[in-house]
Amino acid sequence: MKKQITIYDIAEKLNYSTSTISRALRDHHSISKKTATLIKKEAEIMGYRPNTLAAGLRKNRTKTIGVLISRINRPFMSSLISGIEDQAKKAGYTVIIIQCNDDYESEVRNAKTLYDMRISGIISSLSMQTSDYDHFKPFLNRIPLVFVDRVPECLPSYKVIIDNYASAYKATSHLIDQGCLRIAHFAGSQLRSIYKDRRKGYEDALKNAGLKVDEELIIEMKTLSSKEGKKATEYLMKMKNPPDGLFTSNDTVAISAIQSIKKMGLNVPYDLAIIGFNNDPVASIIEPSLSSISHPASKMGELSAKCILDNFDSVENGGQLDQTTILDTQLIIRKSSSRKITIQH
Amino acid sequence: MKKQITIYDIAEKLNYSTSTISRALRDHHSISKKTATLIKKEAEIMGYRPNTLAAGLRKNRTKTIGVLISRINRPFMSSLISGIEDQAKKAGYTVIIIQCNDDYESEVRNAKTLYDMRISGIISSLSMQTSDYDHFKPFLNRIPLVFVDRVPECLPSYKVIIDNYASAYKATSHLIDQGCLRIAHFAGSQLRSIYKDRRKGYEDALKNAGLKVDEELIIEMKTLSSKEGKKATEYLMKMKNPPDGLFTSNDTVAISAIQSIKKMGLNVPYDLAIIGFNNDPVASIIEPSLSSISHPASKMGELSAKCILDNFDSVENGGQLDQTTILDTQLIIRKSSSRKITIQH
DNA sequence: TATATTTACGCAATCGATTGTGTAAATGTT
DNA sequence: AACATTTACACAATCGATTGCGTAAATATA
Repeated sequence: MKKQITIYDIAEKLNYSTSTISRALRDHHSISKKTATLIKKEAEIMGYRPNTLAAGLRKNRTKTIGVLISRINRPFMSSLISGIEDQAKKAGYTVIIIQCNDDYESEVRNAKTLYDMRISGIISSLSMQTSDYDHFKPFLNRIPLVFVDRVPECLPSYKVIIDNYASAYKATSHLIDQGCLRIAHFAGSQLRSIYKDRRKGYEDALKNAGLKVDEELIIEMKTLSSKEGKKATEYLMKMKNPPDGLFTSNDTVAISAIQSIKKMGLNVPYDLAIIGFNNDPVASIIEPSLSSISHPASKMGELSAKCILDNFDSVENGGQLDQTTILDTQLIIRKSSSRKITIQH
Repeated sequence: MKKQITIYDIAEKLNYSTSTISRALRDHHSISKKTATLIKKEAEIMGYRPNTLAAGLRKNRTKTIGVLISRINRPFMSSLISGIEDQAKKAGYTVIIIQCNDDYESEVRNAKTLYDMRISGIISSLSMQTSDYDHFKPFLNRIPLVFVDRVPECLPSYKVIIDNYASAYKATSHLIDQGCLRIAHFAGSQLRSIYKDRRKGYEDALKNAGLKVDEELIIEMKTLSSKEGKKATEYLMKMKNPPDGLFTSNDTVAISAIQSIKKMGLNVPYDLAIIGFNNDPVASIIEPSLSSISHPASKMGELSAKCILDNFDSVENGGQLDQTTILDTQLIIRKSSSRKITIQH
């Protein structure tokens, strides 16, 4: 293995001390321009590359932001990450992504890994079933901790979410507008406030419209996967008194609902009007196209990263982050819920 | 900021030397079971967490695998990463994902970042336009370097690819079987062998079937995005003598082709039979469902990771990795290319 | 001219874990 | 019983970069 060039090698070659080399490379004011230029040039020639481990160890910060999420293969997560990366890059920070496949044990393990790596800040979106937040405690009062979308209910930290309640209310009201009288709901784990809020918004919209909430029409799902969506749709439509509308907590299950309905020889939106959540790209590809709620995912990522970047010092000095930013969403109406009028797409 | 517990703290508390603590924590044989248990218990109680920076600096290996790819938001990439993570986790390695958005400059920058972090191995899939591989040279003879899918043509490294030529040949032959006589092709950057091979397979399939290769029907795209797909499809179908078949280098452009054709009031597969590449989940959602070529993406990830894990020592001792593993693909026939018979899905 | 300030750089400790070498006691072998 | 081996642990150097403090010269200020 080839030897790695260190500042010691440069120091020896140029007859300077390592402190001068170190300072020259990061433009410390006490090094003259001339010397700095000379040193940088030589470093380049010798193929010097800083050892971030050594620097991190000494400085106790790594210029690294850890992102701990359930899965990267969701359009929402991809956009979120893009937003984070944009901001991080500007500040010279590296983003490390670790997914835990919506598994609590994995989340705990990965949180430890990130801690052990001495990341400078952490952004997380909780797994479906996480109900204990001890694994995040070591970060408190040490580095900025931000939660996005799937946030805990009590841990003192910065939180970026969308207005789930209002979104669900909007979506459900839209279905009511379209003439739906028995509206079903595919809910997510009620451990996660986003899904609880969506359910609440749905229920309140029904109540305020004078419709009654039928528990039979609310199906709570573990993972909100296609499989679950298919099963639930078939179950619903085989009821004596099947629903005529459906509001789902994500697009994945909404898509599988559309496919199931079609396979059953029924019509969307006339037999079942459907609206999803997230506005995944596939929403405009399926037929009929899927109405949905769109997130400002990338913006959420940007805000999260900005918060991290702005609060290193504050947290280090004992400051507590405890604030929630709530962003608006948009109701995207497509064919799957349009009984009355024909709209865009 | 709370103080971090180090092995020094444990050593002091238990009246052992740091070497004993260090060895006890990693079950070194020269520490008695009794002492080791005692130390581990105390470490747990004190909330000790190893500092990977310090260990990495000293040992010059970080138990970290870097993944440098264009984008994570592609189904293929997600599966690839899952495969990598599965293997890495088993070996106690952490996976760091960095995306460069198909941008060469970004790829260079991120390669440096990974190098500076002293990762133990690197898995990469090249950006579209990368034509110079100098940024990978620092890894040669230092840590295992593996390329997947979009691999360079000459850099000595381990490579995991699919048989692109055969896949394209299969896909094109299938279109010919379906009665297509003028088959178009959406090609990717010819800098990438995967796209070059796909084009070659397409051309040879035509030739061997006695059809002539019409350069006008081959459209090379920069990013293989929906936008490009739409534009190209419209261009093709407005020709005096439009094609009746289309083989695309990815599913994204195939999907946009289907959408464009439909919007033009034409029929898939009868006016244009289409087959894509990658077998993205959306292929079975769009209507008509999209025929495609399926990759063993997850398996490719596993193989890549295994290669990394198996070759740390070999590379460190000057060994060169220079081997290519070629995996088979599957032709998935759906409606977008089925003129004669009705098939699955 | 005497003093203050700035410029330019070196010395040496430090971050936390690892590990080769050394030592003393305990145990095993013949 | 004499020697070899194993067990159990400590000492101190090491990985590479950073940084507080110190010093000497150059420049500015009074």
